[in-house]
Amino acid sequence: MAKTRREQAEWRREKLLDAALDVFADKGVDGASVKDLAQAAGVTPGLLYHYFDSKDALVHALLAERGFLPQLRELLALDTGGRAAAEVLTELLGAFDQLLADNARLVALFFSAGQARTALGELAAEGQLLIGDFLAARVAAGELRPHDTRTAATALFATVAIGRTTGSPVDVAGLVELLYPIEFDLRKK
Amino acid sequence: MAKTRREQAEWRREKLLDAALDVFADKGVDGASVKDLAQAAGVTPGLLYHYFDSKDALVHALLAERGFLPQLRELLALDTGGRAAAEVLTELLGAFDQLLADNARLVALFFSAGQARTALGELAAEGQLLIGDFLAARVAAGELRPHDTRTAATALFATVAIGRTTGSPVDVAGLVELLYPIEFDLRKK
Amino acid sequence: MAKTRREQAEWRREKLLDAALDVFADKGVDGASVKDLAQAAGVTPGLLYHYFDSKDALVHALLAERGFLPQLRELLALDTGGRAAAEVLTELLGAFDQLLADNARLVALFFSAGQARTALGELAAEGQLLIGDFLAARVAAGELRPHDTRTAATALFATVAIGRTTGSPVDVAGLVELLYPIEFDLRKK
Amino acid sequence: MAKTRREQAEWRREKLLDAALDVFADKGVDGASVKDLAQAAGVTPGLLYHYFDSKDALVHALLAERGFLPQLRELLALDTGGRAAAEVLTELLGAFDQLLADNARLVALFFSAGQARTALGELAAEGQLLIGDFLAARVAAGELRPHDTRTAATALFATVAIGRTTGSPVDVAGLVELLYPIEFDLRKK
DNA sequence: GATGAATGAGTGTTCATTCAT
DNA sequence: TATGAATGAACACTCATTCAT
Repeated sequence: MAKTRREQAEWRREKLLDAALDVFADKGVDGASVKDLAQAAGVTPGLLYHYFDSKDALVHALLAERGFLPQLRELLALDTGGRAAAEVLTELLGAFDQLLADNARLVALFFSAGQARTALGELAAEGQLLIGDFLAARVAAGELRPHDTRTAATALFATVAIGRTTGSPVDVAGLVELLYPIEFDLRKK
Repeated sequence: MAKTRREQAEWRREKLLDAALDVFADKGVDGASVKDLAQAAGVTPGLLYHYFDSKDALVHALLAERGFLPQLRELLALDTGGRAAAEVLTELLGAFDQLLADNARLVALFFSAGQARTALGELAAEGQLLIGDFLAARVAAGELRPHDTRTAATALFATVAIGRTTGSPVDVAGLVELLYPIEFDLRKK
Repeated sequence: MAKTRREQAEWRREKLLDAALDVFADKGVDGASVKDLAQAAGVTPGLLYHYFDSKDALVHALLAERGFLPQLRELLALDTGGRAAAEVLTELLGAFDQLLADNARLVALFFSAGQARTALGELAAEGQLLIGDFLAARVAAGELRPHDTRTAATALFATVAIGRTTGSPVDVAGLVELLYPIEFDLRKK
Repeated sequence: MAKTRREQAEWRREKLLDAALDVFADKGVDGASVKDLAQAAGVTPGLLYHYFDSKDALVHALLAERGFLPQLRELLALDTGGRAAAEVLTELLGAFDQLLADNARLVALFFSAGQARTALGELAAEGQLLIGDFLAARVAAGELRPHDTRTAATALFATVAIGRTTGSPVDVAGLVELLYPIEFDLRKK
């Protein structure tokens, strides 16, 4: 079970990130001291600086390496060819909702750190854009009735996000049915 | 223009609150030092403690005295008797949107302060509940088609809130039309 | 019941001293803020400076005007001509003990304030000297057996003082009997 | 002369305690700022908090690690079997007196810190009790004349303590002779 | 006399960061 | 790699004192 130096170092780094995520979610980024972070990882404060240049760098690493934004982008970029819009939307929003649920602590961090908040904002914009494009394509294809697809995208995205972050998650299928009652009904049959 | 001592004191207090709102919105609650706050108000740090028991108490005072929650409650509690649902909804969400726009700095504070965040969460829950009740009543009255009013309320509330806080406000009328296309069309005629 | 200005001022001053004695005894001189003192006297901090030049001056005034040192000096200076040494001693120490009991808060102040502690030390020296002189005179007169009157004075003074300040007062008559068993017995007959 | 890191740390801690004892004795606990303490130890204020949780904790450490109370307890608990009461008393009080002399700065601290004062009070009670027991045993054994041993214990203890703390130490042998002239004389022969 | 707004220097304490070991 | 001693600058907060009203 001997670990190579490199493995050991990688393991330490991961442990520091894990611990930091916990502590940040609990106390907020400003509220957590480097000492807190080191203690939670079972390490001395000095060592933290071997792995990260600064506390700030740790936050960035957390966002970059533990962030679910890449996954979300992947999700939104999926080829949906041939499948019903209602089905795709339900699946997509469900996956988004699940992603938020799985990364609750990271989302908490997003709210406490200024820089992270910015990142979240960008993601939201991107997500709404992609969903909007998807909807517009389906309208163009005649599958969905003509409507303000941009607003619809915002509504879908926002509702799932707010539902999850306020602790009372929304029923995704119900949400899609709400906006697209006819399309949804077809699918049920 | 002579001010009495009392007036001068009241003015100082207001100035401190104003300055604090600016600084908090800019740097966040944790990021703003008492020195920052005092400087922004053109005052020594010590004086801040003549008017407020602590930095925390200042945040509370800001929420209590500058908060728009009472206005929002008032808004939601309005009697809507006799008017069309689509009209009421559009007006209500528009007012909510405007409230968020007018209190942008305070909303920023809501995101940076733990305690404020809690207050915001409670408000969101309350708002969604009230809108949901309104919708349910209109469904019962036969004005709106039967649908999941709770989810609809969340969608309406969330969409406006996210739209405003991410800096790309939503078209409220469009949003209502999106959820209630038939009812909205009737109104346009 | 109208008070003249002068009476009113005098009354305020006394009230300030009284309140200060209470607060100092409770929190110590360093631990009591001017605000505390003013509040306890039902007055604003600013007014305190009309009556006393500084917080320090208040402490000095307390020592000078409420101090029991003059009374103690008076006590020790009493003419004891003709009365039995044991009787005089018992009475004297009893009065000293009573003085300490009556001025418990002031004694507490003596322990908390550096300057006051010095004053107490001087008093102790003075008291022991006077008692020593008294004892020496009685030895010279043949009433008391030859002994180290200085040490005896210290013992008498110290025992009463410690007994009172530690909260377990000593039996003064018993103390005199302890040091002067023969003389005391004579007196009892 | 190379010191290991650990030794250096231990040395620093001791130096901080030493310096604190000096400064506290000089200015009192309240009168000494953390900055004063750090400067006296040739250190930055922050470092003090590496070794002690708070200023208060430093006072406690001083009492616990530099306190002479354990030594005093040891002294009083000594087996005195077979030796003359006057001899034991003289030795005991002499040792007590010496202890106070050796720990003058700590005794000064006892007078300035509320918590320390309490500890001192308890010690005094304990000391008087033990001396009282010793005297009572000797009375029972017929070595000392029947007398109020409790008062005698207080007198002995108080006289040495006051003598030393007021800066005019008492002659311990003279004190014992004063209370027990006959027993003392026997011993001299 | 009396107020309390205002100050400036100070308090104890925290903390991100560095670096000799 | 890993430690933890050490720093310096900041922090929230207190307080004796002054003075215009």
